[in-house]
Amino acid sequence: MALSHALLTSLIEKSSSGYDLARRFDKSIGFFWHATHQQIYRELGRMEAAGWIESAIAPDAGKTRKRMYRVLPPGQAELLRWAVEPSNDMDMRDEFMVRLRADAALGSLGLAPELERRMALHEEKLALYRQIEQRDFASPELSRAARIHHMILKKGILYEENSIAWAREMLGLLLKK
Amino acid sequence: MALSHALLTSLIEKSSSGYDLARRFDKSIGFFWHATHQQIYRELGRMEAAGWIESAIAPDAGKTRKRMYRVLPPGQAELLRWAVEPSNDMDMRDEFMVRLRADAALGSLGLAPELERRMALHEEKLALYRQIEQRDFASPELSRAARIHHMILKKGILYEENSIAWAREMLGLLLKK
DNA sequence: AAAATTTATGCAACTGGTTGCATAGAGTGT
DNA sequence: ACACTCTATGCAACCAGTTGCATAAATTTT
Repeated sequence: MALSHALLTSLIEKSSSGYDLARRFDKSIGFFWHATHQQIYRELGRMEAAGWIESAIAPDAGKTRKRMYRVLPPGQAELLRWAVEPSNDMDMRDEFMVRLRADAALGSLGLAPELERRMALHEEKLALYRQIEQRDFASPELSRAARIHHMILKKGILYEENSIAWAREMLGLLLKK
Repeated sequence: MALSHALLTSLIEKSSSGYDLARRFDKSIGFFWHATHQQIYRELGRMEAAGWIESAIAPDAGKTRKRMYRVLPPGQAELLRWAVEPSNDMDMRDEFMVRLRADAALGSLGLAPELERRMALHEEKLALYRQIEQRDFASPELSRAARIHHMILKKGILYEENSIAWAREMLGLLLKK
């Protein structure tokens, strides 16, 4: 499973609470590995039981239950072990492709508006990614870590550009005649 | 859930046995919606219980248990109903991006060989897709259904081209210095 | 003729992911 | 003071997906 390893990576970058992890996931790693807060809390519990991480009441907890998690040496060792394993290929699950094929089999179903909606979402994401790129990676002198983060972001940018170009062509086909 | 709808689409295109569906999935729809034989048999069972499909002993079954499934009107109605719903965005789960980020956090872990392996897989898939494109979509006069199938394939082609270009740049960064 | 592979189906157990609900303090607006 | 939203955590039930195993006929290889 990769969720635990994604969380370890995130926690090595910066010790955090479950809530903060969930929010950071929505941005960085979450582009390539989505997780709900429920999954994250459960996984943190398992990882603590396994001795990979430890938690303490957060310094800024006040009267809340906020806990701060940090990675222990066995957690770092586990991440190192896992990182060089052969990785599963990316899943490619796109419901819309199934819908398109249904449209091909059953006759025109009016999928154009839905395609336009998705195109708009891709445009939005692309704009967001480019904004992050400007903000974080504009400097010509970047550390190795920053250059890797930049490449991960670029993968997202390429994907969105790709999706928009494809959607434009597909839309032409759906609207024709 | 989309698996049942992917199966309905596939069965509308051509009535088949579970086994044949599993093999066809590995090719066409499976590029965007993978499923194991186990999932497929279980889902066919559910769909038959729901009255969406019916099955009979296959004409070429001999002494085997081979069954042929075909879509019933309620199944087609369900597919029509589902096809125009707003669709979930594609999941983007790529373990390798998590590994890269671990490499950025922990220092160079030697991910280059793994990246090369993945690049080779993308090259293979691209070659396969292009071969299918030549075989099935070379004609300038294609039906609406064929043009949609072509666009779905093109999405795969774009994705693979994309992945290869990105991997080449990433490899440069991993190998540098 | 025996062995191995491919075709064809399915059960059972498990793990991962989603959804709905619940709690409760902190901060903001009216 | 009251309502509302945001921060922060978690239980329980459910659904989807994976893995290991098992069966058995048909076909191909040795």
